[in-house]
Amino acid sequence: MKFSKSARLLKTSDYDYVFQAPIKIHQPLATLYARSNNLKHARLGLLVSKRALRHAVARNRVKRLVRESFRLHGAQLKDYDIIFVARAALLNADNASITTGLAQMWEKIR
RNA sequence: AGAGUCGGCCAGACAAUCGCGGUCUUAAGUUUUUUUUAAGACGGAGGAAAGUCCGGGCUCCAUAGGGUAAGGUGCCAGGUAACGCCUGGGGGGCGCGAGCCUACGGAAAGUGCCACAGAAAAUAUACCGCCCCUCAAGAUUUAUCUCGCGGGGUAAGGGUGAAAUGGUGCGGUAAGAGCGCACCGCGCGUGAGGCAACUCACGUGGCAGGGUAAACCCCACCUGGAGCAAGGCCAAAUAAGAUCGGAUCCUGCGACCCGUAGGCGAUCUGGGUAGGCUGCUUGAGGCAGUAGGCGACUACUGUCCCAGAUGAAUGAUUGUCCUCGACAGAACCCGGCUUAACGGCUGACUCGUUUU
RNA sequence: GGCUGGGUGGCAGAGUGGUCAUGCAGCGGCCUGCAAAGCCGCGUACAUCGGUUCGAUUCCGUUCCUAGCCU
Repeated sequence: MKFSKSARLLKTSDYDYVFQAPIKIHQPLATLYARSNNLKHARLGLLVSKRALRHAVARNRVKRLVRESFRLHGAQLKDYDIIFVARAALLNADNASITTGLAQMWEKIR
């Protein structure tokens, strides 16, 4: 599947919409907030703060991995808006464990 | 072969598949523009992109003016758009050496400070001492010694301290002292070399009179303020009230004054909006050659276009190879500095051992 | 992204070129039948690395951490 701009949360109002009544999923690596939208596909928003991961290289790595995983699994996620909030444990996790952790989280949302 | 010094370059490689953002072309959709989708081509993070410590461009404030204040720089010359940077030279320090380090103006313009210890910490002074003289006492070898009061000389020695008023030696003296002499250091003058910092030589003075200027300060030079969240354009939204001043006033002007421009605004409380476009990458640009210069660098010619995102693009998986991959991610743009860091390649040079 | 400020014991918080107050907390003792209060005593600090200075928490640079402002 493609991952163009229509599959991302772009505006502050989009984020506010999700945070008003979210489904929360907690894991050591990250927290997911999800809420059903009225579109026919899922959308992804990223929230990777400097407080969680200090170095820009680490933040970019996490964002790339999440986007890639969402691209591969997004078709199964129906019409949810999902916000990914990073946590500090991601710093020491390798790529494979992050990918498998994300797959489990997508599974929970469905 | 070993030990070391200085500089330059690189920043895992290749392949396949699936993706991300940019530019261009073509096609589809749209009344048109914008925009969306699809295909193809081209290119897509760094040597530090980092810290924001300096300097500049750019934008707005007036075209960026004058003075004071404040801040910065500080051996000399050059380079540069500019610099607190770089290059070359000088002084000082370190190293056998190649080489490295260096906030390195002024303390006889003035003010301040120098704890404790010490006699004294800056107009000098004299604690223990040393020496001379007067007086008195004692001893005896009767002109010497010892001790004490008083007057004077001295800064050699001791002791304190981070620091004590040139150093060493000889002469000299009652004891001493730049008191005299030699050498060294220092100041001044003249001459020579050098653009200069400075160096050298000669003469002369008899010692200037502690340290601290990353204490105030003096001297020379430099600096107007704010920062792309600057600034410009389009669109949307809301509710007003109070105070002050209205030409000896207010604002631009955010250290102050002058000067200048404009003139109905200024401040506070409350309420509302905060979406898009632009600025946005052709530049003090890269590469090559020639010429000038010890060098930093500059000039000319030719050639190339090399990220431009905006919830923010470089990734994932698999395979092969090796030395098994560090530090780390552009956000207006450049020039430096500083800090982080696994290694590899290469050039020039130094030391020292052996062999020829 | 840009611009400002601050780091002093376990906590709060003064200070300034000459070895850093004070309060709370902690520990020990006195007092008490036991505690509380009170009294006496003790220990523990100038973020880091360099430089200037005889001497630095203070002055000057570097780094690290932390807070705030501009949308």
